[in-house]
Order: sequence, then C-alpha cells, then structure tokens
Amino acid sequence: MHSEVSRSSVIICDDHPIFRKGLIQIINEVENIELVGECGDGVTAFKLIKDLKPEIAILDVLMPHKNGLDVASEVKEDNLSTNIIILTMHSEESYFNEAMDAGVKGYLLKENASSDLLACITEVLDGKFYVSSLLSNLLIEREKRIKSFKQEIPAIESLTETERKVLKLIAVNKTSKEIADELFISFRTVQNHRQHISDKLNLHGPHKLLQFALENKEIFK
Amino acid sequence: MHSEVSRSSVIICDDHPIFRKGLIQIINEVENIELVGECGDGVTAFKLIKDLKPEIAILDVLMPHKNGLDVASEVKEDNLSTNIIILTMHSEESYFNEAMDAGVKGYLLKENASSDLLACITEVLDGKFYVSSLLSNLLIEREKRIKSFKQEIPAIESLTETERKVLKLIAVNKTSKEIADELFISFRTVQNHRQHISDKLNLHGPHKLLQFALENKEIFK
DNA sequence: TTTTATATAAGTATTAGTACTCATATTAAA
DNA sequence: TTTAATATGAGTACTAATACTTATATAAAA
Repeated sequence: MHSEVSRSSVIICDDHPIFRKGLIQIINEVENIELVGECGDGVTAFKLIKDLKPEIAILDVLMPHKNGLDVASEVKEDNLSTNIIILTMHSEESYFNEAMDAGVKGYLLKENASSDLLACITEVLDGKFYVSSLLSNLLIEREKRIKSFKQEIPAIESLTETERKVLKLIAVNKTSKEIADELFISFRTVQNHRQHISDKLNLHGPHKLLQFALENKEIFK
Repeated sequence: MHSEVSRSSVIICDDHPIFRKGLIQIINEVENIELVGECGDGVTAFKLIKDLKPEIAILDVLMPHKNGLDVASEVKEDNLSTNIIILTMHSEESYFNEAMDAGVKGYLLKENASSDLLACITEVLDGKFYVSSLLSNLLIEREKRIKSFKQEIPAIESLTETERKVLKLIAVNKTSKEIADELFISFRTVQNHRQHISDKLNLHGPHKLLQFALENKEIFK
C-alpha cells in the first residue's frame, strides 16, 4: 500500500495543451496526488523523470521527438523507479505489446481516461497493474500471439553469430554477393549460411528466407 | 464590434471529456465570455444551439451521432445566428473545404487551440474570420504535398486491374507460376505484368518487387 | 582423444526472377 | 479511323537463390 501521509508525485506529458489542461485538472482534484511536472514531448518527459523521480509518469503515446513507449523503455533500461501510465487514442495491439515489453504499469484509452485515470493511478500506486477495460479483449488475443511467437523465436536463438549477421543483411535486401563483400567472405559461404539459416528456421522454397527476414527484421535486429 | 457590457454566450461540444475540461477552463478564464452549455455529441450540440442561441458554438469535427461540420451545415440551413468555430485534430483539407461550405467562422487545429482559441473567439465576435496560422501554411504546403504524394502512391493508382491482382499475389509470396495457375494465364504473361509493375513503381533489381509487395501489402490489398 | 559445432570455400543442377525484345487481340480515346 | 492503353503470350540472356554434395580448419565438449 502506498503512503497515505505524503502526497504521490506525478508528471504529465501530452503534446496537446488542452488535453493536458484537462488531465491536470483531474489530477488536481485529488488531494493525495501532487503534480510535480508537465511537458509536451518525450525528450523532456524523460528528463523530468530522471530529475524529479516522480512516482508516476502519465505519458501520451504519440508525441514529438520521442514517443511515450520509447520513454517507458528508457525508464526501464535505466532502472528508474517511476511507474509509467500510457495514454493512447488507439486500441492497436502493437502499441499495447510494446507497452508490455517496456514494463508500463497502466494502459489507458483516452476515451476512457476521464473515468479511469484516478482508478488507474490508485491501482498503480498500490503496485498493481491497470488496463482500460475495453482493452481486455486484446489481452486475451495476446496470449495466442505469444504462443505462435514462441514457435519461431527459439529457432532464431539457435542461429550462430555469423548466421545472424547474414540474416540481418538479408533483411535489408542485400544479395549474397553484397553480403560476401561486406563480410569479406566468399559468396559461396554466404549461400551456405543462407542454407543453414533456412534449415534452422524451417524455411523452404524460393524467397521464403527473404520474406522471413523482411517480415521479422524487428525481432532479430 | 460586439457588446462590452453583456457577456458573450458560448457552448462547447467535444466528445473527449478531458479535452472538454481543458476547453472549459480556457473559456472560464475570460470575463466577458459565458459558457452556457456543453455536450459531447453533435445531436445534442444542435439542440443546444437551437434552444440557447449562443453567440458562438465551439465544435469538434469528429463526434458521435453527428459531426461538427454537419451541425454547422444545419445551423446555416436554419439561418441560426450562432457563429461556428470548428476544432479539429487533423489538418486535412477535405474537412477545411467542407467547413468553408458550411459557413464556419473559425477553424482551429487542436494543437493550436490553447493559444489561438481566445483570439479566435474575439475575432469571430467582431464579425471576422479566423484560421489557425499553422493551417494557413498547410494550405500552401498542400500543393507541394500533393506533388510529392503523386510521385509514390498514385504510382500504385496507375496500375491496371490485372497488375494489381498480380501484385496482391506477389505480396502473399506466390511465384509467377503459381500466380499464372491461379489467374489461368501463362506464366510469361505474369512475368510481363511483374515487369510492368516494376517499371511503374520504379523498382529495379532482384526481389525489389517482392520486397515492395511485402512491405506495402496493407496499402493495395 | 574422438566427436561435435562452427566458419569457411567450392561444385553442380535447378528454379525464379529480371531485363530486354517482339507480337496479337481488344477496347477506348483522339 | 488511326492511335494508345491494356491484356495476353513468347524468345533470349542473365542473375540470384535454392538444394544438394564435399572439404578444410578450428575450437569446444564428451
């Protein structure tokens, strides 16, 4: 349970000034929460988090310079204690997955933020996790995706360093010859690597490897 | 010049409660403006305008039931005296043109609304017309954008029906032969279509077309 | 020490795609 | 009616990738 005597510090970051005003008003209506900072872009948000170490940072996803999810990732990397609540206009699951990976504690749709924000803050301060109820459907979908995800990833883990290097270059549409020149090896070696990669990833037939590389470059980059 | 003794009546309509809070706060900070109504959808907005006959109605474009531009059109049709100020997230010119046709008196981007709203209200009360300054740039930029737009996307538009069909099948990693079988044509014809598509999209070299197809399948599917 | 994994290189054969060319039939536009 | 666009089909040459095989050197593991 969080402290009831001292007020919990919060910063708000949203590039829409009016929306920010609305958020601030909601925050200010609550006694045990103190707004210690506000800004309109991700770079400033990260600075504020680092300097002020608020208990909670409420971040918009889409912002200039650096988006809210990038900020969340950096906060996680730097092991900062600030809990992140993400606000988003969109219920796209790609954002949500990114947010989960970045270790955010709350994920709110802006349409629900008015009613959910305070509940979310309270839960997060209690060490819990809060997601807009509208999004719970997406959560279920995610389990399925993770399963199919795990079917391919360990195969990638089994690649050797060199094979991974080659795969990265395939993903940026280099030919075996170009890759060979870049790695100072024979193009036959590159073709062998291609074959080995294809075998490990169970890819067969023309261009299947290129297709895989293009579609999954985010994963192994 | 508008009256200095009595306060000017304003209604606000935006389906985002938090954004509305922010707007209300801005309005309330000004002495000679009185907020006489607020709502979150277009149907209610029109009712409020008809009943309260405010001097100004500030309307979001995207709202449930009836959008802000529809409300503006109805106000014009019914010869109501209320001046309409439109708020929009998007600087899309289609909205702007519609707004002009509906006789709106002010057109603000939400990003600028915080600083521009009061200026806009004052100007509109004086019988003038106000547009976000950022938007006026955009209207000029528009010409340029359309040109650069036409360099890439309409290239897809320039594809014939058959070429588009072939492109879709390339995007799901079918070979020319498979495509030929599926469309009941010769694989040479398919290869010709590939060539023509590549020419139109300015794609050259091995697998560039496949790469393009995979990366852009969302656009032409 | 033998085995295994890894990185390297090469040979052969096949398939797919690219880059050209040419040709024909149909339909729509000038 | 001539011209242009479109869809169709085919020939040739070349490049890239796939699918095999074999081979050598090195380092780590059994």
